[in-house]
Amino acid sequence: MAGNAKQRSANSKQRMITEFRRGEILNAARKVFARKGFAESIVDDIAAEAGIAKGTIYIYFASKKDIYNSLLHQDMEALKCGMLERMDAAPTLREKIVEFALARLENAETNREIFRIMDTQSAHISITRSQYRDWLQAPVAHLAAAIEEAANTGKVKPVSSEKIAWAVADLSRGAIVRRLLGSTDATLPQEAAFIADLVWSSLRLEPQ
Amino acid sequence: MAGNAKQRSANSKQRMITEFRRGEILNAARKVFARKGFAESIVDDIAAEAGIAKGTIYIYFASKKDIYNSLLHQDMEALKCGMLERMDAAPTLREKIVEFALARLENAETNREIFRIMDTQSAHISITRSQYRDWLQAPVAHLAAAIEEAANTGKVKPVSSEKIAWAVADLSRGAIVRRLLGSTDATLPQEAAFIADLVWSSLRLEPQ
Amino acid sequence: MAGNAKQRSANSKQRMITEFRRGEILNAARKVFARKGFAESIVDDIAAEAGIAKGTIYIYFASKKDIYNSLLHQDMEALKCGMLERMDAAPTLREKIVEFALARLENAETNREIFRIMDTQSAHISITRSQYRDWLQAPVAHLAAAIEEAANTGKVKPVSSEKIAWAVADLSRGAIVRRLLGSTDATLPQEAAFIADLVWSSLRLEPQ
Amino acid sequence: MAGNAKQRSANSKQRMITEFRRGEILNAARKVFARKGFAESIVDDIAAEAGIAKGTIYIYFASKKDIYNSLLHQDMEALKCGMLERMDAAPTLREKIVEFALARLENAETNREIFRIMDTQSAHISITRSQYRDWLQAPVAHLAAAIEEAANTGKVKPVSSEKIAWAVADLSRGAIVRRLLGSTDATLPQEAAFIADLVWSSLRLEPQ
DNA sequence: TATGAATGAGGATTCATTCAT
DNA sequence: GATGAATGAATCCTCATTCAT
Repeated sequence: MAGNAKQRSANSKQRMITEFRRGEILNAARKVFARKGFAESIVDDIAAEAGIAKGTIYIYFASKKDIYNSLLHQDMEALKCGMLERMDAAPTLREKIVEFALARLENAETNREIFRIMDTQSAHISITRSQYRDWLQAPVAHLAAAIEEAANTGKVKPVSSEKIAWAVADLSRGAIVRRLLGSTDATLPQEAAFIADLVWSSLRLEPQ
Repeated sequence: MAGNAKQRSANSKQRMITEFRRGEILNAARKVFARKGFAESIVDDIAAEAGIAKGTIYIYFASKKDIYNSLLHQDMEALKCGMLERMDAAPTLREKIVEFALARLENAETNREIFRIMDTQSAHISITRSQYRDWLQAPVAHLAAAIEEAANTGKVKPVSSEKIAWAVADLSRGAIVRRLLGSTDATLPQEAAFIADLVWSSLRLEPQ
Repeated sequence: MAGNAKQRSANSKQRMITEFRRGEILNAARKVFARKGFAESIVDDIAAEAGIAKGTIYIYFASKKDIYNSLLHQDMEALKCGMLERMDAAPTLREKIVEFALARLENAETNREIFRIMDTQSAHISITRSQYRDWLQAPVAHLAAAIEEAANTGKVKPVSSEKIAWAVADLSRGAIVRRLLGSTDATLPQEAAFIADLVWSSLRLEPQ
Repeated sequence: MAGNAKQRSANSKQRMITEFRRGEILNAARKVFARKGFAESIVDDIAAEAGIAKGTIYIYFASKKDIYNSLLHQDMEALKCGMLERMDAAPTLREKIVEFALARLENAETNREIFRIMDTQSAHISITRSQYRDWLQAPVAHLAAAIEEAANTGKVKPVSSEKIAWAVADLSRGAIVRRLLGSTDATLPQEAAFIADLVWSSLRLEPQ
């Protein structure tokens, strides 16, 4: 029993170490992949960036592609959760829209690498970019539901809520790309406000 | 003299054949690149797709990257010109917006390969995706100018014309991506109309 | 009969043209091979240098190696004949030695390309450099015979005539190489005189 | 501390293994290059000869040319040092000359491959064969200095010491080539003696 | 577990040679 | 005969993955 407990404890410690190592490798991989893309990134570079031997990587990941997929999955999940939480925390629809855009913008700003990988390189996970779309699906659906509700309660015009929600996503993505290229000097809240304003024009009830 | 004429004629014919071959290779390359992306595409596949020997490719292009760049340049140029022309042909601002979106949508629909390459793979021309943005720049600037003019003549609200123009571009791109993923069943004109409507809400003068 | 004559004449003219073309190609090849060596020389370069199309070369030569062999053979023959003639024209043994060295030196000086090819690249004709040695054999044997005769008639010491003759060849070759490398400023006759002097010390009868 | 020592020891062992592997590859390369020359030798052959995989070669050498250069440098250096040492060990000028020739002859005899490469293929290091000449320069200069000194102390005739020294080099090379072609049956010492005798005729003071 | 040397399949590019015009 | 476009075998080098230590 004591042995079992020790065992269990050892296992759990083991698992923690394993997770820690995977995280280190993923962090290294993120930098490298963002810098060079999937094909140009070589495993040696990731190992060097992580400060470990190349062989060690294959203890924690099955293949280079596996690293890539894990990384993408991890980062996409994190962003998705963040967006959902922030939208939930916002009281009004207007603010939910702003939060949607802002969450995405801030995430991309803070972690340009993630955006670069998610936006341009996801062709490597599967044939299509469907995975990339998949994770956006949840926040967008969440926003669409909020719009729907506002429409139902007569707070905004009855519109194609899903299409509007996707529009917010599209506009956010465009803003990020332009920021990454340096061709804008607006603040993040200004960008989000612009997006929300634009969409709001379509939603708000005609002034009597 | 006759000889000279013959020579000249031969040269011109030669040039045509050369252009034809380059075109064939480019067409084959477009399919392969769209299918697998730059890095995963191998020259043998392009040759096979074009129905010629691998060595032949190197008569017409200096390298794999050269094929890629040529292809991208050609297609981007074509799309740009098409968009500019269609906008010019449209009489009103509202219609210009619709034409902008429609031109892009139709082009992507007709030639999914091109869109895929231009949207996700242009990292190979230069370090950033700036080139990709570059060619969009022209149509967007064109649209922005039209908005500006409409604003100046009091036909629409005074707005940040460039931001609005980019919004149209962003919304168009989003619509295309969703169509390519099959997650929509709207017609092209419906998509364009939705985009134009959305943007127009922001532009139209408040109804008295 | 008249037809036959015409035929023969045509054939002979044909042969002349063929020989002329082969010569042109060989001249072009000499320049290219001397510049880059066999392996680095490409047939396109030879064709360009000769001002003809690549395909034309294969009408006159079976292969790149064939060009090389023909060139080597031609130039080696020419040098061999020149050396033999000049030795024959020299009245005394001393002068024959000088002529041997001088002929070789002058040939290499006038036509550095030939020397370079013959001396360093003949590995490509056959496995060994025996061919290269082969053509030297005749002049050396000729010189050896002259030494032998002088020894027999008591004009010089009785020596290993063949070894002495090869010594003259070796010294000549060394002088040429150093000249081509620019590490000497002696005139050709001075070089030849030095070689002859050196060898003559071994040959001349002891002063009473 | 123990760890440090272990580390250092491991490093030193590592370096030894690395040197060993490089040596193995160089030995394999020597055989292949001597057999076929630089251009005709293919990396697969070197790998096969060394009994390792092709990729392994690129762990120890940057390129095929790097292997070549390393090989040439190593062997040239070894021969040069050997010649200098043997000349230093010889007490008299006559014996120094013999040792110069003998060292070169024996080296070429023992290691025909090296000679072949150094003599005919060194064009690959740089444009000219100057490198090849360079390493000979040192032994020749050494011999020239010895001749000079003997002349100054009245032991031999005052002569162009450098030219005489190069003559010894030229004659040695010629002897080697002829031996490699099998066209001689003299022993090595006999060859060296012949060379020394020939040169000595020019150097020795006239018998009174 | 960690390491990094070894592997070898894979891919871009070159160029001698052929052949239809 | 002359041409030069087309061919594809040949070759260098890379790098993901394995495995002995």
